Amino acid sequence: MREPREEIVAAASHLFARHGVSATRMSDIAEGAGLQQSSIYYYFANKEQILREIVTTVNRVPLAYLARVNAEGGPAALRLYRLIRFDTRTLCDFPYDINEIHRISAQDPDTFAEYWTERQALNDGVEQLVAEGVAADEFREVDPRLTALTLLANNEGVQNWYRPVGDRRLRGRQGTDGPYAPDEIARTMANFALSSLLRERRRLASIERRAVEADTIDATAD
Amino acid sequence: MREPREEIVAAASHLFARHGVSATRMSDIAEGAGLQQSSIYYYFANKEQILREIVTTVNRVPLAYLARVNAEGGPAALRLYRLIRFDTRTLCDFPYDINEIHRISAQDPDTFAEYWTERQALNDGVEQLVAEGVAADEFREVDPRLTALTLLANNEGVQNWYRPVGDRRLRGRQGTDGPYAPDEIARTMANFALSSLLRERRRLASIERRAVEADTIDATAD
DNA sequence: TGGTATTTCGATAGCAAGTCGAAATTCCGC
DNA sequence: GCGGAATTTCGACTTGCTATCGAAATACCA
Repeated sequence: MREPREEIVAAASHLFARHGVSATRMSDIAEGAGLQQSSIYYYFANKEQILREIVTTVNRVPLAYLARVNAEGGPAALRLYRLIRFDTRTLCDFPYDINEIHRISAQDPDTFAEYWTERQALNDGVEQLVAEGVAADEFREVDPRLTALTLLANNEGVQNWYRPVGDRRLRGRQGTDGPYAPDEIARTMANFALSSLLRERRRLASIERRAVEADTIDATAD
Repeated sequence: MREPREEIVAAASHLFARHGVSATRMSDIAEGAGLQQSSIYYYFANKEQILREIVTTVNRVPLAYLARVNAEGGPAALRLYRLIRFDTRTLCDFPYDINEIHRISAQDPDTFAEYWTERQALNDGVEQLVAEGVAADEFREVDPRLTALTLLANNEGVQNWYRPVGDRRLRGRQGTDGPYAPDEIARTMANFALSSLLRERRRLASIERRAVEADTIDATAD
């Protein structure tokens, strides 16, 4: 038997993912953790604190990936492609509603300070990447700041239609439920972005090849 | 004095826009409408029904614009540019949190059936436009369905960082609050998308010119 | 083993949603 | 303008959930 604290977080994670944060009652979490409702409060002051524990680290995954990609080097275009692909793929598989998390955490910036700091760092990293690309004449002249905001928002936007709500997924088109796989979506997003940003679009094919190569090798190496 | 029903909707609109739906109490709405809390229920069974009244028509604005743009004709690229610009601009100025509305309405698809139907129509319209562009060799070969989903989600994603929460807007970058005007963002989004989709990117400049022209004339004509 | 600190619990206060019957008001035929 | 019916409004109440609190149970340790 794990620590009760962990049980609570585990139960809450599951329920938040399945039903959303606001639709999850403290008593549901308690039940899942094998405790009485009031016992939860011994460990957490409220639901936000549980959510905080779950999401503070969320941004670290793409942040760590970005650091690795930057360490591995290569042109900005390649690094950005890889980051977008990775981030979108992560978001497709992400069990929580990132927009709900955004909303809740925006209402309570103190509790979620760490979340926002790291989110900001990710944004800065993307901005940096775009700026590098522009400086190196790989990308056409765009506003790195606005582009970075847009790119991340685009990735998060995928959840709006891709993420299952309750048990069913929102339709891509009436009836025909999207047969899209996360990586297919992720590559489309990255392709879409780079196709727009690159000065010489014919470079895209080789970038895609190198990206797939790099990340396949990683996966095997890990 | 307006009808109480209208007072309720007006008060709720204001409060939903300012504080979000979930943070708005029925008693707040009642107060705003000059009624007692329980009197609201004479007109609406619950908060969702009020929200429904407010949002059922939101998709009609871009849908009507799309119809007009299609009627006015021109290449698919131009029409798509205009639609994205219009939709993004609308969303920037849109007082509600579109993502919260999505979430609530996805939980209760029956109440919001009309909303989803029209949302679907908008999606179909974009898909159609993309398909036309591909068929006419204006666009490179993309999956129209996936592209349409992505384009709309991108537009909605703008709200994630642009929309004020409570009273303050989320930062674009620490401290320096985005000095971006809605139309600037809208043109960036449209430019970004078309720049990616167009086979011959040099067409973009003329498309932008024609779009600005068309929509300026409209505005004056109205 | 006994005493202290930690953990869990049941009872309950507080708050917002929603129900209900009754009071107040409006409407309308006369 | 009057009286009865329909509409509208209200206050009291029920319910469901969050969060608090003191006491009981349990774990820890000298």
